[in-house]
Amino acid sequence: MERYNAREAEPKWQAAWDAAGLFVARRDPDRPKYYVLEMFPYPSGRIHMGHVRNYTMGDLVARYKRARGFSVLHPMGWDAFGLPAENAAIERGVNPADWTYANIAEMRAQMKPLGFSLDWAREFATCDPEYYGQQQALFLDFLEAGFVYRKASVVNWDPVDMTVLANEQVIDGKGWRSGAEVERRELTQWFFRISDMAEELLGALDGLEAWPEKVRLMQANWIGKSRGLEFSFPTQGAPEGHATLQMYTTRPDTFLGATFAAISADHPLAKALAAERPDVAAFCEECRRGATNEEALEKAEKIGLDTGITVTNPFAPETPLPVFVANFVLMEYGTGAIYGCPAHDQRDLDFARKYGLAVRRVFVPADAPVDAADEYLGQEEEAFVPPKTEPVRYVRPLAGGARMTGQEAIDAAIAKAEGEGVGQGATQFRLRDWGAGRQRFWGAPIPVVHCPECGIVPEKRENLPIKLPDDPSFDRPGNALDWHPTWRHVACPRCGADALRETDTMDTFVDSSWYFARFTSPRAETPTIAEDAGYWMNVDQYIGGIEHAILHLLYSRFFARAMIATGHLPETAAEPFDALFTQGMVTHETYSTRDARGRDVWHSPDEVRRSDGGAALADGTPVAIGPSIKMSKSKKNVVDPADIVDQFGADTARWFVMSDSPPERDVEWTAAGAEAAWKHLQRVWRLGQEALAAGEGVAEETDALRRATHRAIADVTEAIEGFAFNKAVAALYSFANAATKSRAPRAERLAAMKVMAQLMQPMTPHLAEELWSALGGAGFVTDAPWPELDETLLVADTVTLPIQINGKRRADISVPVDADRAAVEAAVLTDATVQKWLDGAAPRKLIVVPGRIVNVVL
RNA sequence: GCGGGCGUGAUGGAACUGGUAGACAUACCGGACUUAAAAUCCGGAGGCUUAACCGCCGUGCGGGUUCGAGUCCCGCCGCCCGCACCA
Repeated sequence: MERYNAREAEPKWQAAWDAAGLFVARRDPDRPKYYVLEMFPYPSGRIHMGHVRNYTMGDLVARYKRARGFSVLHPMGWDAFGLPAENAAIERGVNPADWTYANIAEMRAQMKPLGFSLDWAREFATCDPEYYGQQQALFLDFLEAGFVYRKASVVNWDPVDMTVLANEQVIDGKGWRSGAEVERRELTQWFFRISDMAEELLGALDGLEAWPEKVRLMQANWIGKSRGLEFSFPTQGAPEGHATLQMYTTRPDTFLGATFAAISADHPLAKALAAERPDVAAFCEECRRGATNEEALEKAEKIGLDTGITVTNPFAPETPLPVFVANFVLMEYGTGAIYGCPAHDQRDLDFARKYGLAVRRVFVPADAPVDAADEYLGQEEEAFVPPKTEPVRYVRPLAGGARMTGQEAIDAAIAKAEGEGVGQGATQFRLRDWGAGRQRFWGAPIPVVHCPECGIVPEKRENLPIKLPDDPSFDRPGNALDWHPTWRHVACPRCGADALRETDTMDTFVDSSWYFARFTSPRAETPTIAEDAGYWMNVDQYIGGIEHAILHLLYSRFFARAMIATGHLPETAAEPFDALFTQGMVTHETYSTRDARGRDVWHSPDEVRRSDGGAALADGTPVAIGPSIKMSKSKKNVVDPADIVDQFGADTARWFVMSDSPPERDVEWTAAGAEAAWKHLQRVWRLGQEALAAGEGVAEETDALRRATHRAIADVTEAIEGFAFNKAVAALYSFANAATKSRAPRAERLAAMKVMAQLMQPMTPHLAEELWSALGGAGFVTDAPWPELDETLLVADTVTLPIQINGKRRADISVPVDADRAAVEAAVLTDATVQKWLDGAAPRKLIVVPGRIVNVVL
């Protein structure tokens, strides 16, 4: 019997599908449409197993939906702008465009042999001028509609390389290339007004029922709506223009526990003080050292400088509060000024103890002894942060009674502050505006011109795309667009005077915030075409990594709304992704040895021979086996999909990444697992051959094989619909086991194997096609409708009920499926094991859950 | 630090809405076939105890709710992801 030869079959079927145009997406008014999209890749140069897993899932869905009669759009493109290309340019002197397009060609060549049912005619890269030119048009529309503006904001600045650093490029507060201490520096930048949409973006999350709950929760927390009090306290000793200090708090019920105030180093008052006082200036400088990311700020030691200024709390005027400049207050949130309530906030408590400030209690736990209500907290005690929903005992309420929930106390405090004209209830969002510009070469140029006469002038539409120059030079630090001899020098589009082009390029998140819309009409002369966007949008199923749960998805939701407002998308596309699935990573064991200095040296899986108890290099050196973690170059625990395709074929890789682990969880790649997948595919092929060679067979086995077939149809269908591809694989294993045992007549076995080909088609399309054709199936199995389920073949006559005695399973009985409660009870009571346990007594209770379980309580 | 998630045999995992824990697979053990090996086919198996049945224990740890908890509640522990200029 001939083996299944993937190396021959796979390219053959790929060519045949291509020639038949099976995957070309067409608007078809007679069929429901289905748009399945996987997050498009960054063209790093090689595809990895994570890509294979992601695109196999999408392909499985696309193929299944086609079989179900949908007109399917399943496109692919490249998220092609970004830092790595620029780094390659700096390190190796290559042109970012050449580097990127070479990578794309390489990755496309690795992707095609996997047999994904993609409409390659729609392919584009975000660095194609045809794409980013349309993005520039969108930018101009957004500018006109007021979605874009400029303001000053803080960046990580490398003083040696004279460049802005990404957070990723800041290692322990130092620039990754220069090693210089990073500064925070203020630049005027482009922003998208996403915070204006905070309420809408938050509220609409409720409608996203086919999104993972955790993603919705993460987005909601990111948007961070809070209700609080905005108020101002009069100051003493502050410079002119700062007679009051504006503050915001989410816990106004702790007003009377305030013992200090703190402002950000970027606060106008801090800046005014710094101008006069060297100590304040020096301290503000110190606060600006280190990275800008929230994690570093939160983890950094809390430091402050007493300015000598005080503010008066109108509800406790007898003790003015000292005002500190502090490194943990963010200018971006609230008003950049807070008051500290050390008794009820651990961070404030640490700060108060460090600087010898009073710690005044406002409330105690509801069940605390009365003497715990001392005014001051003991040195050993931790801050008491109560839940908002449970009542606590207020020993120093601003308003309201002694026993309130936090929320009641907050509401009472806001009412009182408003009544006395001290402050105003206010809603705040944590969400900040989206910094849209980057001081980098390899991105879409922002299409505006700075004119000395007219100021900021949008480019003329007919000049789009504003292309990047193809001769950049990276021999000096900073943005290559700034140093280009001619590129930025243009005439003002409005007055014609000598003017300068904007050299900031767009954040790469902009590129990925609308590519899904562009796929509906990728060659159009406008960003979208109403007919196409109207037909294909929304994305019915979006699949990608959890790491994009917040930013990419939130920005895309914003963009969709802005595109509706500027006429580029239909009203119905405000939420562009109907369903979202976040898949887990592909992991692998790590292998390491130690060098002479005791440092780890990592080894790739193909350098290592794995045996029962351990692993060793080819020369016999033993290798330490580390935990299975995400495949990464630095740990060398990478398996190249191309090698797997060479060795076993695409179907083996596809089958393996769909098996075992649930799609949302990590899957561990193992050589043994890959081999097992390959063996199973061979077995399925063999089953087909055996069915073809089968003789008359045993007629009595017909029913059992039919039942197994329809059980498989039911289970695989349900598993695919529920995104439980590992269970679909398990159901197909079971079906193969049943088919192996079956001695049914030839015609029955052939029919069963045809269903096998249909059910396997979404996962292993090449094998399925080869099998289908060998069995004499008509046309392509890829083009065949999904098998029909006969539900009558799923029902059994009898059911086995487990019997528990006091909640522990002791026996089981077999009863007819339609047995009523009395019949079940009678059967239970006559069961030998039950009688043994009852020992002549009657049960205290008999719980019968029809069709599921019986519990006898003694 | 803040936000989110996960934890089940040797291993990946299954278990519908609180109802037989361990489906399916890997690795392992035994058998058939073979001069032999590979491949293939058949069978076994959570742990302890036992000749076998029986029994006891068992879903990260400690409590709780329930006739019944992997699943629900409270408190811990460990690991992973995100934190706004990586994509």
